[in-house]
Amino acid sequence: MGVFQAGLSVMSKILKEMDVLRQHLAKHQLKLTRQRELILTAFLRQEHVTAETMYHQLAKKDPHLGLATIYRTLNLFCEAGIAQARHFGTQTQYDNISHKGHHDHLICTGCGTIVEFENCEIERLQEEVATKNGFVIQTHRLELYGLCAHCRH
Amino acid sequence: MGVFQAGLSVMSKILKEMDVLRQHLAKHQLKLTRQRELILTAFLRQEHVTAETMYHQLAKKDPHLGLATIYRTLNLFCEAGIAQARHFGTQTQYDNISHKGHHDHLICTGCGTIVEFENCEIERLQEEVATKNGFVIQTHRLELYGLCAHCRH
DNA sequence: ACTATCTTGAGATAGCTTATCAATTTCAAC
DNA sequence: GTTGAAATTGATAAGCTATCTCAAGATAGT
Repeated sequence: MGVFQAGLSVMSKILKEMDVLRQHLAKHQLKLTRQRELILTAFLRQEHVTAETMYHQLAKKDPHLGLATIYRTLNLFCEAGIAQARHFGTQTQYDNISHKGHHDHLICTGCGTIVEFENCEIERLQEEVATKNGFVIQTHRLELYGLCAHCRH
Repeated sequence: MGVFQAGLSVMSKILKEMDVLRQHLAKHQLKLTRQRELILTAFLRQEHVTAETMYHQLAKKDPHLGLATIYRTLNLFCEAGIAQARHFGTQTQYDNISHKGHHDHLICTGCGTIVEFENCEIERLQEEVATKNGFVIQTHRLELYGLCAHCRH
């Protein structure tokens, strides 16, 4: 049952975000293509990916899908509010923020494990700091680096 | 008087951090060179720089100072705990964390202005989140992106 | 179906950072 | 102060990620 429900939830999530994408495309006189649909459905099944990763993942489904198209499309998702880019090391990670809203990261410097979290109180304090400085926040990035329980032995 | 005191404080800061660097070098069998001294003193006078920026700044003092040396040295400072690298857009910013401890950033997406801030309450909540997930924080990064008062018109 | 417009794919290109290596400099031991 | 092993530098090549170019192809409104 859990699996069945999860399947349904993933499917409805895809339908919902496909609609978000469609609206964004319509508003900007852009077009819905086979590639954009393909990349969106694959993207929504994961928490965070790099363009390179998706390139290899999707090579099976469409061997001719170009890397440039993936970059272009992931950047498009950012503009549509479906994804969020995050510079991590030398690469750019694209985070899936569509279904769970914005989330922050707790990253283990030992094994690279990434734990996601949300904290309303922190978000509220961020707004406070921004207001105090005359800013209106559009987005933010919070990453905590440390050692997880396992890597501390 | 203010200027005189600021001058003294910058000087003592440089002496102090030079000592931190010396200790790090000794511990790792590295050597103190003219270039490392030069780059450190220039680095400590600023909040955050890119390697390219320092390259141009220091060209006046030493026209033969190579860009690679600046990258190598700034990375060395990171290992010594004097600097902290931050990937911003396509470039890497090196932040001066030696004299004021860790600080976070409020960045205007309109004009690029960077305002620094510290907020103990946020830091405390970060510790809380980490502990809850079995992590021990080593460092963190918090960046708030938005529009400053001026760019909102 | 037609057509203007957008998109794609493949490779070239750009931009930032690191690797290479011979020549030079540092520093501890003499 | 010399000496010599080891680290560092400078100049440039190479590596990587991301974007640009443009002819060929796909999309969507009419």
